[in-house]
Amino acid sequence: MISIDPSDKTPIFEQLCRSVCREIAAGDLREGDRLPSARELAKLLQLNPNTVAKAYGLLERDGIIYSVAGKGCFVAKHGGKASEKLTENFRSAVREALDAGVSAEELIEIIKAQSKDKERER
Amino acid sequence: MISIDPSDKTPIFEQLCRSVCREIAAGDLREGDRLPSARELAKLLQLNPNTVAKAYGLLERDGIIYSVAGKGCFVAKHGGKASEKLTENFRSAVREALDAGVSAEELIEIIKAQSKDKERER
Amino acid sequence: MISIDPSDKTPIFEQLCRSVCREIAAGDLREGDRLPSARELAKLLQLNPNTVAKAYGLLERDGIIYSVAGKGCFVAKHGGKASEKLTENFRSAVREALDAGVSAEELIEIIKAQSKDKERER
Amino acid sequence: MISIDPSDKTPIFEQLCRSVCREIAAGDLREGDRLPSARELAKLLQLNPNTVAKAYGLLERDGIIYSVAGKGCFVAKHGGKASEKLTENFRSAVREALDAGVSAEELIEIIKAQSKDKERER
DNA sequence: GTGGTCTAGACCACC
DNA sequence: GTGGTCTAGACCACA
Repeated sequence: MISIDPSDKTPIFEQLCRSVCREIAAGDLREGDRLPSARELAKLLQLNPNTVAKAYGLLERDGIIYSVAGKGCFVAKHGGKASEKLTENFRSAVREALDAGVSAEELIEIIKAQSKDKERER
Repeated sequence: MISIDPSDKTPIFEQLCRSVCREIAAGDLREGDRLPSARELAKLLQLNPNTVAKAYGLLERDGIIYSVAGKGCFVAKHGGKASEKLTENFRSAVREALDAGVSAEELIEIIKAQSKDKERER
Repeated sequence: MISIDPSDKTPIFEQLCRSVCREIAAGDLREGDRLPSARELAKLLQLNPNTVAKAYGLLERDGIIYSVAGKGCFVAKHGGKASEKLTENFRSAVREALDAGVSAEELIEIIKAQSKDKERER
Repeated sequence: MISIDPSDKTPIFEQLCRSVCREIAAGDLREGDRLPSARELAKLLQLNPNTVAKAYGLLERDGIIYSVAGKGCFVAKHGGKASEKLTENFRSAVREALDAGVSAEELIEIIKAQSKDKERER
């Protein structure tokens, strides 16, 4: 299910992009599958159709979905573009940290620590 | 040198904070060293003095620098806080990626790849 | 074969027109040949029969095909019109580029480059 | 001057993109130059600021300009990206024509003819 | 019905 | 003041 968290400060349209990418990366949405229409999803999530349209437009320009006027939006053949997009922010954070002189080992330690924290939460 | 990238989307005051932290973490600025005055730095980087003042204010609040009225701003003890602040962003990126369902292994792979890329550049 | 690319932004009825013109220009369809019926083609390409009918209507209006009530649509004489229609788009793109201030020489360069690329693909 | 033609059927935001690209390609706008603010340009051209913002946003994602919140939009260092964008439609029209079996020579003839027509108009 | 475009007017952070 | 985001409601071509 595509969803958003209103308390999250990241823009809604970006939350939508990520949510769709997650569905694709997880295999819940596959090549050729039709996404809910912008209006439909907007009503479902209590959003303005324009906001959904913006998200869909961005996903299209990234080659993750394609839109057909009058028919709907469909997931494109994606060579892992969806999961790439999910790790986009992470990649730039890594670059930044490395540039700042933090060693790769330290970064990996941080990941392991947070990963354990997350397991505990379950 | 404290510097700014105008095309970077992160707010300028935050770029300033990070830049100062980087200098401290790298040892170019040491405990007790005096930072350039807000007005000085503003003129140098073509910025609004308020922006620099805001950055200095945040750094002081975080205990990374301290200000002496009429004399200027100086690097505080506890240099560790500076490098902590640098990895802050990285931590949140990790959390975000894990929440998005990316595995810790994948993230570690990305770090290793980027780390190698960086070595090659040398 | 008459075919359609759903991810292509040009309207489907126009894709149909061009596809038919291409068949004629290539000699795969000749004067007097019968086209598949609108219903037939619609089922084959998973389209709305109205869409196919619209395309056939336009082709008839342009004198490229003619319809005989109760019998079907047939390729008209004057095959030259088909290839004219194919270069129509190109002509308007040229006009657009020239209006935008691009020189004829630059455009010719682009053609030569793409033409070479295409040879290489073989 | 950035301008639009209301009688032109191509979307306004795209006309804006092209107009800016033309200014850059012609050298009237250079690296680092500031574009008119979205609101300013909107008032000037009798448009909605959102429409201008959309155009600016697209130019930014194409790396032709970059925006700084609170300051404005500036033309980026462009490796000819602006003129590439101007010929984008032309390139795809060429590909299409070549795929349809039209020879490069024929296309060049068409350009020469249209180029002459345009000269006559002067 | 769909997506695409446009307008109008609002709020926000940043400078 | 700037750009960025969001909402509301309108019109269009296409299917």
